[in-house]
Amino acid sequence: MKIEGGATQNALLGLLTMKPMSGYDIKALIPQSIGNFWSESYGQIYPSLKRLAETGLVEKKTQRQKGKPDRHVYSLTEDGRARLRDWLKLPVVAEVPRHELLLKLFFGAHVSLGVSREHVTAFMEEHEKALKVYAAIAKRLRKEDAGDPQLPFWLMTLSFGRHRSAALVKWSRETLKALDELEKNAKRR
Amino acid sequence: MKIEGGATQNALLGLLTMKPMSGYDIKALIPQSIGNFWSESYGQIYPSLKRLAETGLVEKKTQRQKGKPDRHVYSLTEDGRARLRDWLKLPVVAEVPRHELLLKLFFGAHVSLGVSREHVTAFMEEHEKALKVYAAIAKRLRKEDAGDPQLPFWLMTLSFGRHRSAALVKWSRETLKALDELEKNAKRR
DNA sequence: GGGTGCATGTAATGGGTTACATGATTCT
DNA sequence: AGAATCATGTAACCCATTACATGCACCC
Repeated sequence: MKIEGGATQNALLGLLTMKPMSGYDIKALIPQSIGNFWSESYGQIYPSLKRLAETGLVEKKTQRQKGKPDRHVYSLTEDGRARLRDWLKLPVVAEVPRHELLLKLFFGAHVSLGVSREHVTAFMEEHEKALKVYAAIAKRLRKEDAGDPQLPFWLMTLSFGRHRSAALVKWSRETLKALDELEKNAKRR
Repeated sequence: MKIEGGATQNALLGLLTMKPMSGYDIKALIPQSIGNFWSESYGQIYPSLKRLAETGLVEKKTQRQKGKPDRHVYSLTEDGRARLRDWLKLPVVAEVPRHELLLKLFFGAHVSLGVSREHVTAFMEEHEKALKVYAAIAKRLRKEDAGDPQLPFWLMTLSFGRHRSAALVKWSRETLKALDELEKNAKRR
């Protein structure tokens, strides 16, 4: 059995397990849920929901509203739930690496050391901020969603972020030190 | 000043600082250089080289060969070098996160624990293997390229990989333990 | 009067992979 | 005999972002 539609459609199915939602709702929910490791734009969400409805994986209901445009609320069907489960079981497809910071650092010898230092510093600050965000989310989740059977999985993804960001902050510090050493050596002659 | 062409063209310019190369050469060199954090396909490389030549950032020379097709060897021009430096100075553009493993783990409650365990295990093994590869490359680099002014930068990118992979292996182990705990708790009732 | 939020959607554009097409040589 | 290596390139396709288009209501 082949599963077309790729990860985007399945991400939407996953989010719709939480509650029936419109495309607008979904977009708004992402930063509070899978936002740390996944993103979707309206340009993907609306057409994808349409396709999911056409293939019977979600059901569409229109709610009329006064003043505001109609809301198109989508809810998961049994077929949709089954499709999601099938997709979850498939092995994770390896992602092609593309890390612009490392590319620039790799060629860092062609510009001044200050350039690399700035890139690394910005990167470090990003991850320091991320660490704070993760801590805040974990705290909130443990309070608000205590007992939810999904909570352990959510905490695992948060833990991933913490491990990674902590390691990358450490790397950043070491790298900044190494850049300073290079500078000293360059001046010494 | 705007720089079009994006990261791909600049990655090619960067690689061409090492030596003049054909598209084929470049593709072959990637796994031994920037392969851990960057990838390019022929479908990108050949058209990009063409465009770089049209805009005067690289120079094309054709070497005829017997039996084999002509080699089109590209070398960096002064303009190309300047362009690369300009690009290196630009802030790193933040990449949109897309991490399929975490997406699947986030929705892990919808399938059996074994599914998540398998995904995490595969991920862990990937990074354990990566750690060995990084160590081997670092050793080789320190021997073969001792004294090269670019060496420190190359080691920094390798160090990045080591820090990250080590952290992710640690996370994997903890997560597998957490999954085991969940299993025990589920059985206890 | 103007920004922000609600709410939908499409079109243009960019960026990328994969498959296809070609063809001689060399290794197994 | 058949696979792998050398070597180039294009076309079809997929996926995704951004900008555009619409329009009311509410708040300052």
